[in-house]
Amino acid sequence: MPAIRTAHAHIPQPPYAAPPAREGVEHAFKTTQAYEPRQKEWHSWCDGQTATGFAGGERYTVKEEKLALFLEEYVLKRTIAKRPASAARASTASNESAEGTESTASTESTSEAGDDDSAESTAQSGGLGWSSNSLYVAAVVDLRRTQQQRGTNTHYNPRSGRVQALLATVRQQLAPKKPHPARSMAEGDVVKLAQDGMVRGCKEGVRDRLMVLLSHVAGLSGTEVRTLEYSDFDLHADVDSGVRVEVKGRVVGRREDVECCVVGALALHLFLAQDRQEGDKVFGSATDPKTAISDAAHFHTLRSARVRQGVDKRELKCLMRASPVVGTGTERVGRDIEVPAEILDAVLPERKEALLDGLRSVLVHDAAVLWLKHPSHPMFTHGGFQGSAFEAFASRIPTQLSVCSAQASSGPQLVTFPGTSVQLTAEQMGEIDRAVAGLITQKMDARQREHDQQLAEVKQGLNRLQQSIQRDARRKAEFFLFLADKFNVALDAEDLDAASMGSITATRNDDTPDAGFYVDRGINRVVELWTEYVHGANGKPSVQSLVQRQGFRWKSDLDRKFFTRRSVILDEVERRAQQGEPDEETVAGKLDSYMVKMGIRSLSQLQDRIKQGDVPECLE
DNA sequence: TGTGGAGGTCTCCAGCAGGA
DNA sequence: TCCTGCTGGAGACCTCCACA
Repeated sequence: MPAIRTAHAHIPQPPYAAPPAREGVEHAFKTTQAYEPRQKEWHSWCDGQTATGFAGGERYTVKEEKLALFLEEYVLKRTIAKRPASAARASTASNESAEGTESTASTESTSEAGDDDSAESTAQSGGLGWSSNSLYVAAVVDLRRTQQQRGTNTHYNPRSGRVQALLATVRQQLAPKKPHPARSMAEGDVVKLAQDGMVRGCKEGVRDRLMVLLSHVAGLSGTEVRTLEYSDFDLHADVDSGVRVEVKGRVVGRREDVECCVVGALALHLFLAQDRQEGDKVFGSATDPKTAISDAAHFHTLRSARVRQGVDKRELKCLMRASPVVGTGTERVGRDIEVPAEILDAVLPERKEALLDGLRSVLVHDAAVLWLKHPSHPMFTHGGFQGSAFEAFASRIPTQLSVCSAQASSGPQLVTFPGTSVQLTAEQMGEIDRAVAGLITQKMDARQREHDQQLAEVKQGLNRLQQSIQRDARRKAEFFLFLADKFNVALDAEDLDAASMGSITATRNDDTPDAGFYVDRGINRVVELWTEYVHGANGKPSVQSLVQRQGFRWKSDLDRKFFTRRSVILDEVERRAQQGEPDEETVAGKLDSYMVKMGIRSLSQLQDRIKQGDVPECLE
């Protein structure tokens, strides 16, 4: 019969002694050879620590928080030791080979670009690769197994929580990715990415925005975009078509939506990069790590969203190789409003490189539109964008665009700024100013409302978090009472207190799943299902606490399957609670009422309806 | 109609082999 | 000796199908 013990009270601590590197766990020679030095490094590192938990008999004890600290403070910071010159040469050759493969491959994903960046920077700084980092974890986990066999470690497998999160981050940054098949992105994704470029509020964001748009409008791969040179671009500006850019034989025009206009994005990038010394390369060196198209996280977010919409994950692994989905048939000619010369001179006082010089008007026009939406973008700290003339010009843009749009739909497509071809009276100018003032007030009100709403959401979230923490502490104590009862072990008040503080541990092998059904088959109401999930039922611990504690190992195969099905309903309850409902219990009650109203006789039927999206968002 | 079995896919981990 | 990459196994999840 396994016994429940507390880490602080019931385990007899052996006299302190540095344990032998290997004991109890047999491995192949190569494995031992790999583990031993890392376990010695663990011991040395532990010796150098002075914090609580690194003294006496617990000095070398492997547990999650110590392993996370070891990774953060030692492994991830260490450099490659005594690397032979020949190995370094081989590594370099390997990297070059990988780059060659990438450049010849027909596909490129942005996530690859991001990973390449991290890997390269790590290599440059001499850090370890993913395999070596994970080997440290494997070695320390192996040490914990040895300690368990010696009876000096009762902690759960440290590969969880913080360590798992840390490893996932490192893996994402360092693990090499295989090339993926080509796939086109939907326009909605491109628009999101382009908008994201401005939201990031940096030069790189503006650059990435242009690269994304170029890739999709001109049908270029990531590599092709990266290696573009100024000579690849040609400007076309004529009375009928307005400013257009030709790149690699494809002509790209202006777009109504400034956020997705390649010509404007090009102007902005050239403006921000005008001081860069990169020769003829528009985006710098092709292998420059700074030329990542975008942060991988942004793409992963999009990818997850698309997967939820039913798109095949494998199809989405590559997002950057694209056919021209943006721009075709959606361009509007003659959209530009003439920019006053004084603003042009303030923004670009000198004659610049021919391409940028030809895009001066486009630059100021699009900057004015974007300034209204992203006023805090560092780009607008440039002196040329700070004068009253620019602000006045930007403020009139929305009204002028609507004038242009109305006239374009009924009359000639070319409309220019007032004072040239369109003569406005003082009264009309006054109307415009009033309209602008109203628009600005509206925008500020909207922002204030948005801010208030966000604040309310944050407060609500904090309240929920607080309640959740309190519930978790209660459930923990309930869980240990349950275990104590199950294994007939007496727990004193100190144990219970320790349980609620998370310091109690059991000596049962945590890899052993508990036998029997935990999930009650007889439940036929959402409220009961939710109660069983968060509070437990029939004297059993809450399902949620077991899942959080042990993942899915606690369940039998049948329980796992059953719970997976029921989790459709539980997920729905949580989702609805996060979207404005007071709490999960209320949602569960509403779902029960809905079942009665619709004549749904079982939870299985309800989960099918949820999966099919048949349950209305608003329930009474 | 509800449930369990079977099989497929994906991800992560542990262990090992091999290059320099 | 140091490090990296590969491979098999296990866990988790999903879908389809058969059966009570």
